[in-house]
Amino acid sequence: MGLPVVKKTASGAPSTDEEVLEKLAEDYPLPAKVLEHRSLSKLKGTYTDKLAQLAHPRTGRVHTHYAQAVAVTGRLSSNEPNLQNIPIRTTEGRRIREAFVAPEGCRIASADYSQIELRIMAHISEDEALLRAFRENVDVHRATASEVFGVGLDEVSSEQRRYAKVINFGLIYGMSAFGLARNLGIETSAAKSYIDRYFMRYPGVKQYMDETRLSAKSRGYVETVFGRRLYLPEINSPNGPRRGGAERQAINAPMQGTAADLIKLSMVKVQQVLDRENRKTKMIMQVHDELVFEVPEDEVEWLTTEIPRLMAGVAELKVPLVAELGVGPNWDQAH
DNA sequence: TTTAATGGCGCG
DNA sequence: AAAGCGCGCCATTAAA
Repeated sequence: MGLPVVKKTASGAPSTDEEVLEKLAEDYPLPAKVLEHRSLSKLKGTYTDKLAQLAHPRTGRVHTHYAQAVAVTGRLSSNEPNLQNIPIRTTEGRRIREAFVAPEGCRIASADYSQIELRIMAHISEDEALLRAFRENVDVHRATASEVFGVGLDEVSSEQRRYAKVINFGLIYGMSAFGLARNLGIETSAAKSYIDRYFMRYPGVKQYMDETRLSAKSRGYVETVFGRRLYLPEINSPNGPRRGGAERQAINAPMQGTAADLIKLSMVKVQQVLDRENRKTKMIMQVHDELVFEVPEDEVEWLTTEIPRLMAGVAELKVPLVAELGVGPNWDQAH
């Protein structure tokens, strides 16, 4: 007999996704081997083999294409090759990222916004506790854990911080108690009590969520801080799942979209300054909350202070914007 | 042979 | 019924 069916796909077939195989690996030897093969063949097929094929015959480089009108939230998307999904989360994957190297005499610099979507949530919701956390520049997941679990900032355990991080990201995506429970491997009732406690401590966030849904239902769209709209024709659908999907988009799009607006402003500003000062530094990639540069050695010092300042200064929100920059011989080490 | 759908998974 | 947002792209299978 075959292995147990843990869950089904949309079409009714037994699912073999990572979550399922992890579960089956507790009782059988094969699933772990399948997962190992999957992860390695993913790296080989999508990156190692593919990027080599796509290197330009004359420049020897990969040249992505950015689409400006694909993602509904206002993000760019990247294709042929997609340079916005280069691995970073695993040791093996990072070896792909190491292959993005600076030429002789140059370094790779990476500048990324810190917690940009949560900062935007603080700005839009004007929640007092969240505003305070960012104004005092504390570790926001630690601060959330402290509030939700009722312990001092110094007493937050690593597990409590991990839970808080999942809660914070989940909120940005409109996650339910069911989803939180599945993610943390806890009872739905426990997840619900965490969410209830979160909203007790961050009532402004709760109010933002409720008002955004209501406003989307009456106006038919949501918008970013800078006024980019996302129309949501299914926000009043009688079909529950469709309506639910639109409601989650309504929650998420203002934050993801405002972040997209901000980094676009940064790209324009940074290039203006590079041009005006006749810098040799090249802005070579954008990865949603990150800008990547190829920098001559003698411009590294200037760039290290100036780029984060420019990125932080593109807008005045109710919390500070923070950008951090790293430098290295390759993209992995620049992080 | 080409195109489309599916399941899965890489990133923010 | 579904349960977490936004993408691009791989291998496999089915349909045109």
